Amino acid sequence: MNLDVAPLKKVSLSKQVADQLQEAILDGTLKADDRLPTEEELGQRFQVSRPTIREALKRLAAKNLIRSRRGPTGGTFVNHLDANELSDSLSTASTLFVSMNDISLEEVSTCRKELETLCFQLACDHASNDDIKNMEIALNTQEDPSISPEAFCAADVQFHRAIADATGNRMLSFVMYSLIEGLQPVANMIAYHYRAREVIINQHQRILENIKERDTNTAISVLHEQIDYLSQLHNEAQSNHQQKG
Amino acid sequence: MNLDVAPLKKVSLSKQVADQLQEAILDGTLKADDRLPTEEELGQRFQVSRPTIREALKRLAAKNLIRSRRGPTGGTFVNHLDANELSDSLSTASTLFVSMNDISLEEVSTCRKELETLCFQLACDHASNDDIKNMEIALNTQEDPSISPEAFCAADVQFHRAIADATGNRMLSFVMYSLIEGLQPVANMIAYHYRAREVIINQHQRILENIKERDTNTAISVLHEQIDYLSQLHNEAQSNHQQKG
DNA sequence: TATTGTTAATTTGTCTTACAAATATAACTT
DNA sequence: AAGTTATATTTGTAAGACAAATTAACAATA
Repeated sequence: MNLDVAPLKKVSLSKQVADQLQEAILDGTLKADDRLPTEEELGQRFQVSRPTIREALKRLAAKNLIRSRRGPTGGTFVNHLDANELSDSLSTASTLFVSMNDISLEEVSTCRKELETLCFQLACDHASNDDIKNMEIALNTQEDPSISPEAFCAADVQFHRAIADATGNRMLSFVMYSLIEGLQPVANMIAYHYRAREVIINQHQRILENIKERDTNTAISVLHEQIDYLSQLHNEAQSNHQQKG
Repeated sequence: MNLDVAPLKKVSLSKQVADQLQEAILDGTLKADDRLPTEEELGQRFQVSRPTIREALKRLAAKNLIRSRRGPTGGTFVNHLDANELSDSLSTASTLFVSMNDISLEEVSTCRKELETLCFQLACDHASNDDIKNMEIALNTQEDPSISPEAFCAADVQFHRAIADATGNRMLSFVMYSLIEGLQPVANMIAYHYRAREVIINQHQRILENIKERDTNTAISVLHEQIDYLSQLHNEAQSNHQQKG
């Protein structure tokens, strides 16, 4: 007799409640902006205590699936789950992946060259006027000399996202977001170097110009120039760090 | 006077605690398998009650950053955060993105053709013997006639992941995971069709053979054949659904 | 009539207290 | 040596109480 056994595992009540509510969101039973029953009612329906419901709701909140507000018109609501809402999950996952698995910048750069090359090709073909405007907005923000380092990073991410969006394929945009988010530590490094900022801004200006003119090959070669520049910058920073260390 | 104001926002104590603990994980203060102080101690350190700590910990658990166990050697531990651990976050995000934004199979298929074509090129160049073995294991699982639909889906995902891993670039693998996870609903559809299973298995066998022989172009054309087959299958299922509906 | 101020009701957020469940280890028994 | 039991510890769940935030309704005032 061949008896396959799996390890027994008791799942906590709060996780079971969270999983069921998540399934209701996934299968469309609960829609964006729907209001969930009060914590008291949920406790009665699931036959568990209110703190258990609260713990379940915190699980969902951590995944950005829901939000809560106090007051007579308050309650717990299902979030809109477009790419912006989901980007926090992506950001966390990507950042953790890169930092806790010692992913080198070279590995990220190689991946980036492959995927962003593809994005640039599609963006040159498909970019609408709105897409171009979004790139311009991000670039204008980056060009502001009084911008804080944090805002410079955010604008950098926004510029690359705008290009991903210009591919016209939402799934591809979404997948690219996790790559772009994984670059945050690098963007952080740039933001504090004013000379590096100038170089990046200049490259983004040229990229935008080439996308407007639908000149794919030149846009891609500027991209590669930027990726190599970042690698070099990072290597120099590492050397300086070792000399000081 | 030009007065820029941002909406005031009070962040709940449980979120503040969770954010601080997450930052400690991200900045390396807390490492994989580290044991956090007990809930009682955390409450004393953060000067909040134990239920507030528990709510914060549920936020982290939902992101797979920690796990808990009862008993004298139990406690709360930081998870290893390799791609497998992070794939749950990715899976949720991708599935939600696809289902709640009405992403069509065509959009997913177009994206998949572009990205998996790239993966196949790199995998044919870089696949090691271990990589090939992982593909074989996944395919062997899929070929088992007694396999449950759920396990067939899991093996399907595993096969595609093995190919992504064979590219030799961990960042690319990671990014591909979110695409592969977004295909889950489609894989679910296949798993209940025994004839479709045979077709998929045959295609995977041919793909594996071509990767072993480093024949990139043929592997890619089989991939495209599979993607088109899935689209056709999905369209037929939609037509049947409309006639019944 | 329009604006400002006050009050009441509602829901989530936090806290205190108590006990249960799971778990590993030490001690005891066979 | 193997099996059983008791113990201590930590997380999991529950009950009860009160605070904070918020909106709607109502009152007062210009």
